[in-house]
Amino acid sequence: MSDKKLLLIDGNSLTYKAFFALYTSLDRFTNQDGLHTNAIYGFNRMLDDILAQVKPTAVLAAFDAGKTTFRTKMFDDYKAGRAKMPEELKEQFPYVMDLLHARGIKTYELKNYEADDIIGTMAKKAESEGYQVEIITGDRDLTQLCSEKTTVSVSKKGVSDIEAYTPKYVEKSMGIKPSQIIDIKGLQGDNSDNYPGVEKVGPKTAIKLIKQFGTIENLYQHLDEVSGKKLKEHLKNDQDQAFLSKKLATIDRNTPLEIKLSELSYQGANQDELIDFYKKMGFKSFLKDFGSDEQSSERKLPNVNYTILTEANSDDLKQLGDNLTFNLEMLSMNYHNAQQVGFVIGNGEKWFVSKDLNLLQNENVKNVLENESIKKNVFDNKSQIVGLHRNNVILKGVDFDMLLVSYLLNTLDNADDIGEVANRHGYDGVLPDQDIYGKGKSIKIPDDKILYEHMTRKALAISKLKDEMLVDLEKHQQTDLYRQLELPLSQVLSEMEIDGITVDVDKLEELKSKFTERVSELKQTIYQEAGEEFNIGSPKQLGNILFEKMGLPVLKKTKTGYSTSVDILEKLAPDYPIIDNILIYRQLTKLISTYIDGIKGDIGKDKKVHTRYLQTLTQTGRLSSVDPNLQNIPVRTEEGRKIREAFVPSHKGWKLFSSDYSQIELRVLAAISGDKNMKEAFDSGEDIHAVTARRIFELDPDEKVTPELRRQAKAVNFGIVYGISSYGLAHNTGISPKDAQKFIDKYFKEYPEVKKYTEDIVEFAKKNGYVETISKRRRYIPEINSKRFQQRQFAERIAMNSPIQGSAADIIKAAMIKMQQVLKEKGMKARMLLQIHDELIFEAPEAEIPELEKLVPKVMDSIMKTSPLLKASDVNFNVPLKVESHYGDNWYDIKK
DNA sequence: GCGATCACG
DNA sequence: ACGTACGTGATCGCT
Repeated sequence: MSDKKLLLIDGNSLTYKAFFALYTSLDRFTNQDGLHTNAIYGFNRMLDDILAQVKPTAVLAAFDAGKTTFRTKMFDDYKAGRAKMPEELKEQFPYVMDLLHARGIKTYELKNYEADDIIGTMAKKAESEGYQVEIITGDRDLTQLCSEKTTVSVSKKGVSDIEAYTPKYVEKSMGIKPSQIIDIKGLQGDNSDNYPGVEKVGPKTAIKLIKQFGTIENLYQHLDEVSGKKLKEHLKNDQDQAFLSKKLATIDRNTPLEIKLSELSYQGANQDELIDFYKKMGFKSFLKDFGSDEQSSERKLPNVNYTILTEANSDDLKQLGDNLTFNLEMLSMNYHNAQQVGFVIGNGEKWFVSKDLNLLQNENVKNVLENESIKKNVFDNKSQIVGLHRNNVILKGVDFDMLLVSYLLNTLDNADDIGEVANRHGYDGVLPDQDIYGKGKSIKIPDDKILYEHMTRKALAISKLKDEMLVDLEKHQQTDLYRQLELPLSQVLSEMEIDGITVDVDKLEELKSKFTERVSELKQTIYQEAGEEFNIGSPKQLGNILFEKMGLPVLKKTKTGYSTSVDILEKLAPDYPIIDNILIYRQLTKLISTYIDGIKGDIGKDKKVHTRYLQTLTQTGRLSSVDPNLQNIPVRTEEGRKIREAFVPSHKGWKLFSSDYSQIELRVLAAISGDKNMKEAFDSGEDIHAVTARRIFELDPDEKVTPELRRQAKAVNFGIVYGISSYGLAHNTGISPKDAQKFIDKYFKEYPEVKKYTEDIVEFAKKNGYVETISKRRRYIPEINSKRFQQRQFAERIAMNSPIQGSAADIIKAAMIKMQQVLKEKGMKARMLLQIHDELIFEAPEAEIPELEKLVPKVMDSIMKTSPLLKASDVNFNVPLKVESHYGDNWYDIKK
């Protein structure tokens, strides 16, 4: 076999394929100049795969030259009626060519010809000169070129999903020779190229006929031998079209190419040019693929000097001044139990490092860390407080938390890694932890020198970025939000996490055995009803049993198969007894695995769970809770709610106490929209959903609001908060989209300023690219100006919802800070343990309950007036906040 | 590692 | 003409 190998690339069709394969990510793929890059990116990925597989000695990429070709001369409507190429794709073609050139690949286009013809001609030449030829395309038309020496690879759906056509493959899959593909196309025509073929002849008939007669020419010579009267008639009528279509389908293999095979030899990419190109396109992942030596030799990490801290030299810490950077190095994310590797402390010039955690007990070290008036810069204050608390050090005087500031500047910069965050702020002097420690099972601490340098560089990054990030914060008018809310909150959260909440394991076990017993009964019943045993927890197997074996009607499908989600199954429940059992089975296994076994795994020796509140994750400003998540403990069903019995006070004679804001989000909406009617409803203290029902259903004053009407009004209220759409409301409430639209229209008529708010906030977002809460917390919404309808709609809902959800988050955060302060001032024993978005949970001695019942609601409902930050807001918040409180011996008993 | 499902506000 | 409500986390099965 020859060692000369020519790769021919169908540039047009592959660019098309790449564009649509990554179409859903269109808006994420833009470079710094606003150029869309999804097709360029996808094309390059394909190129990587192809070059690695084929290992060609020569390469050519062919492109179409323009709209008119010799085919349009033969047939006016050739490719007419084709959807216009999207502008976002068109703009990428010149860059795809640049990319090819940088990769050392020639591109070629020829007037009056299509890329296919260039490829066909070049393949023929190459074959005659003893080349092995490989064609890569997104277009099946080219398969006619495959031969003993030429393989045609057609890229299918994705970027790497390829089907290789050889003569054998064509024979096997279609039963014909490659040269007969044009005859097939002549008979069946081609919709996308807009030529007709013979009426009523599709792929099946065409293949049958060509198998029988070999070619179109021969077919028409023996037309009387064709079986089927109708078919014969159609063939006769469309004879001219059939011959024309065959001609159109035939690739011209003798085009006047001005380019020679000898010019196509492939030597690999021009590295510098390619790196520049990747940078211009913002292709970080491809830059990385250049291999670590490329990257690290290119990226000059700063030289750092450090001193290894000892008892003997610890006195020198006193000379560092009062603006220090500190970092306690940990190996994993959960700082409650992470292995601590060492720590670094310094002032931006002089650095001390240590692997010896005992040195944290050293008087000089401790004095610095616990001294409030020595300012400290850190990355993730909460993790540092908790980590040091494990070493009996109380960290004080933190001034700059790089993670918090980064999050406030842009919620998307939420990485938990100094290197990554520094990178996003334009500083590349430190590598991500993963590059130093590795990941997964192979995680390990490197040699001292590498470790110490890395630790020092991390601290250096923090101290280098401090000033400019604080300036940016000020530009956003977010300094108060940072200093008065988020930074103090990180302290409060650390205290709540360190306290933890006590879990009664025996109670969990008791529930588990109850649930398990019912589960095994249900399992047997379900198997009987299904007539066989299967894994009920597998949506795939369950779908097969229900919808194929038992023949239940399919109401909805997912990407991967049948949907078996609750709302779908509930619709089927009345007719099939198996459904109810499956739903109960699901519920109970969920309770066991997530809330019993799951929580059990998080309980420590102190019989407590210590969640971590993620303060820099959500896009709205809410907290989230992990390891375990204590913000989604079941409550809606009685059985699930029983889980709450296992959450108990940590001392005998203590109680759990809870206060929650009632309808805080709607109150926020009333305040920021300034809607008179909605405010009035809250001022009067009436039930907001009932008031809304009265209004949108035009009830008489003496008419009663039925539970059904209230339920519907409540759904509309929710919908408004979520950024309403009639389809969404209809889907969620079971009413028709038409009725939903009517309700929304009426709602906006009754609450006109709410309507105005939704319009204004979307306009604000379009103009500025972000929205803000009452405390100037910001969420960027780049998709708001997307050309894609669906994305834009989603962005508009986000624009409406985020200021509402986010302002509610601001309010409860302020209340938490105040609450913790008040408890301390009063010297109370009560401890704030949990926050669940609109609710705070405490534990306290029974004797303190009466005081809490007054104190907590007072702090929470007056927070708009007592918090300097909230008071300073542009929004005049003249809507009352309402708080309800309960207490009990465990979390379950905290209810009316 | 990802999609489906289901737990919460 | 498009096809959803907003914000989260944990577990499971499957590739």
